[in-house]
Amino acid sequence: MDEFIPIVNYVERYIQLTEDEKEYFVSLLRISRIKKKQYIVQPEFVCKYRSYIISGAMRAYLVDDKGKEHTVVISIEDWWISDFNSYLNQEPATLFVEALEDSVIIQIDFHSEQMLMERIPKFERFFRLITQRSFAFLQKRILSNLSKGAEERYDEFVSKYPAIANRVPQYALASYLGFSTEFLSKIRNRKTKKT
Amino acid sequence: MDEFIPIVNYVERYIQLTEDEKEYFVSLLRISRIKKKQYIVQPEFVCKYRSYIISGAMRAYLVDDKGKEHTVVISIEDWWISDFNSYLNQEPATLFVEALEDSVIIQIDFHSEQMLMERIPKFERFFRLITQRSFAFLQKRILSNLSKGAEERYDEFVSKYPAIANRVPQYALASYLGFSTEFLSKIRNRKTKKT
DNA sequence: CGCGACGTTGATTTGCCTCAACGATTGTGG
DNA sequence: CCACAATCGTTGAGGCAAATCAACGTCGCG
Repeated sequence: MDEFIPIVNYVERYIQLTEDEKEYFVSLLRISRIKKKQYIVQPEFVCKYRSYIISGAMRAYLVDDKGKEHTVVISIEDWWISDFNSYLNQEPATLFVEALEDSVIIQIDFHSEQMLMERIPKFERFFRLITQRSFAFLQKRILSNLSKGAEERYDEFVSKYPAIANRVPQYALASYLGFSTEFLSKIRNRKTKKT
Repeated sequence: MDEFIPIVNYVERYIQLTEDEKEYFVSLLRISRIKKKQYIVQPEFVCKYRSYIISGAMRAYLVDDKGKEHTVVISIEDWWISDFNSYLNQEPATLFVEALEDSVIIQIDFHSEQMLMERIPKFERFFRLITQRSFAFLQKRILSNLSKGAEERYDEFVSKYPAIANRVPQYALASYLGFSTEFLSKIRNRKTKKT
């Protein structure tokens, strides 16, 4: 079960587990290999899984009435991805979740997650802690969107996540930061001239 | 202890409590009366409390480098407010939290919250659930900001929270929705003409 | 090799901001 | 309780950041 080592390590950053607990936890997981451009969540269908990325990159995005895409999350190894609104409330998704690269993910389904928390209450704590982190993250993003211009938001992103910035397609990044791909292209152009 | 009834009811929407548990919970709380325009959190100081509003209205906002205000949260009775980044990590705040009306709030401090979860693990679940809700809420807000124009966002807000829209000052609402007070004024003007 | 997806570049447009000046409302001290 | 100041909201003119549109380059894949 070598493939589960990363996720067990991840969990142990937040809570301590006995060998038995690890075993039970791992027994609820499943591994899935996703090809680039493949979807793991689509609107209308209930999102069954919370997914932890072992390798690869994925994004979750909304398509609005005019057909424009808006990226909510971009995730790479050691991060989670899902349509959490759909997952947590077990209601139809509104987002697409798509692989940006060939990816390997570990999934837990909603029902197993409930059982896990029943049986090992420490996991209640685990999910609380990671949700708090995500919440804090989103709040910072909202503030950044409200208080900063496009170029400044781009700079901030590049300095915080240089790995992601150079790895994902430009339309994904632009639609995450909240502007058009053309504009992102112009920003980048401006920068290379400056140096 | 009549004043604590609303918050106990709130908690019981998520978890069941025995009388003893309620008593212990309530023993950790304190009531505070805040005058309009008074702050309960200021930048640089660590945010000590999570606050539940019994009556009144409050907002949390950031002041950027140009001196502009950006409202992160507007809360009224039966909602929470805090600088959660500061509270959860017990680090210096970046936000102001200010009363928009004379308000009565119930507060729990960070340390008590930890003790509460130790002693009554059900509260671990409670805080997980409310954090999940907040998370889902923020994600929707990000999507709304990305995919909708100013007027549409305003309409959405008014139809979802008519009570709040007509109750808070316009600069609070505008800076929450992400545009200028002047522009909000123009939007409203346009509407009254249409009808 | 050729086609489709992705990125670039420039011209034009637009949604919203900024600035400024003016009403309206609130609250406060005399 | 009134007068006047401060705060809050309104209106219009002009400006700018970023969108849109269109056309063209380029890369990777079947």
